[in-house]
Amino acid sequence: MAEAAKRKARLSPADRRALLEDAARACMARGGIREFTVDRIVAEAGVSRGLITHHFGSMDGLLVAVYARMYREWIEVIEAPRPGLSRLEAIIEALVSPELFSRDVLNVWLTLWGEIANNPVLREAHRSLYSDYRATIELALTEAAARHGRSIDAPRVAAAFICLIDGFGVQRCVEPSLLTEEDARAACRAFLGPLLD
Amino acid sequence: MAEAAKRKARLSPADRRALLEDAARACMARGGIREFTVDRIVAEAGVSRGLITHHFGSMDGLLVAVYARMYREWIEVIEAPRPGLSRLEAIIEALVSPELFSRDVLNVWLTLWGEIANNPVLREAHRSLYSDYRATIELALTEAAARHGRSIDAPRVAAAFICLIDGFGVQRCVEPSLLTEEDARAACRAFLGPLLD
DNA sequence: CAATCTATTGAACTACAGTATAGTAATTTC
DNA sequence: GAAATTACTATACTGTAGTTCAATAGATTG
Repeated sequence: MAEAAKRKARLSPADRRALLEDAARACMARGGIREFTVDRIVAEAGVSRGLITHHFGSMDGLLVAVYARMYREWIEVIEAPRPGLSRLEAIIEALVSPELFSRDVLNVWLTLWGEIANNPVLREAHRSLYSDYRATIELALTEAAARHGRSIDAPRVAAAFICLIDGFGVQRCVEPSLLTEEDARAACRAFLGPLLD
Repeated sequence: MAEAAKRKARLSPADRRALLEDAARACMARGGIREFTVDRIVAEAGVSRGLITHHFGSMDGLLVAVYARMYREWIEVIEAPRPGLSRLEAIIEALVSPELFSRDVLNVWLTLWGEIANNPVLREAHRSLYSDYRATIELALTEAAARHGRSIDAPRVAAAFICLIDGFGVQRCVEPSLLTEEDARAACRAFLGPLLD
């Protein structure tokens, strides 16, 4: 019935924001920044055009919210302990898990990187979050190095390792067939070599 | 004088195309895909709006031309022999040289990757060019492995190495301060370890 | 229960996107 | 040197972008 679409749901702001963030992310996963538009997102979410401005102030506000949510979920999976694995090994397994190593997730990241690089508002939001990510990787590296009695330049190794991870994202979006999850795991292990068991 | 701007230059199609490709690339370097618009590009090039359609048929046509030109110049630097260095070592040096390891160049790549991932027209153009790039890397790896008496799975190593390189691009655009050209060189050498002198 | 608050709608608005095309002028062709 | 060609300009056109805002209707308050 058509009148069903007319009913107003009136969610709590937190729920509505989450719903809009998910819709926006779905659009981005589907078609990159060109699908990140008011019309596409409200259609995906099944709400009216006015809601985005009401809850996020602007499209940049929504973009920042999507970034923050992606970041939070990424960190959550990365930091989840895995029985029998060291912190560093757990990170590698998280990276190649279906939760993170999917075309949808990585295409959102690729899109966000493009925006961070060129949109001052997102860039600003990025700075505050990104250092936590690096810190997590550095910690895992430092810990692994200590356990294997090696000394490393953790910040530099972390930066390079993050490059490798980001590169997986690019590759999966641009030419998915060339890099399986098994390839990615092998590349991580080759890169970190002596720090792993 | 204002009338100078009114004079019509009438270049050869090849020259005009090159000029428009450069202008488009400059816009992209400055602001990503959001600056890749008719108005910005013709302003940058100092020509009228109609010229893009006239020479490239559409914005997608220009996008493909920019990609092809970026690709050609990239390959040219990558493949240039460097006295005293093996093919593989020369590639590493090319990658960290100012010609390729600059924010402008890498931001154009980041933008193009985002488009390849989501724009079917560019994706199609990408497929035909990209395999040459991989082949170049694979050849250098195979050669280096042979010289050091090692056997490697060249396609897989090449794919992972390309990920690392792409990741440099992301990192340089998103958080430039964290990865110097020296860091990138060190990361490449660490990754390829036994294949280098 | 009345009053207030605010989540939501839907339309209006301005700006700018890419494309099409008619007209102009420089070059080439014969 | 006249005719044909085409690089180029300038403008018009249609679609869609993000934002603003008045009106509406659930929820909450007192």
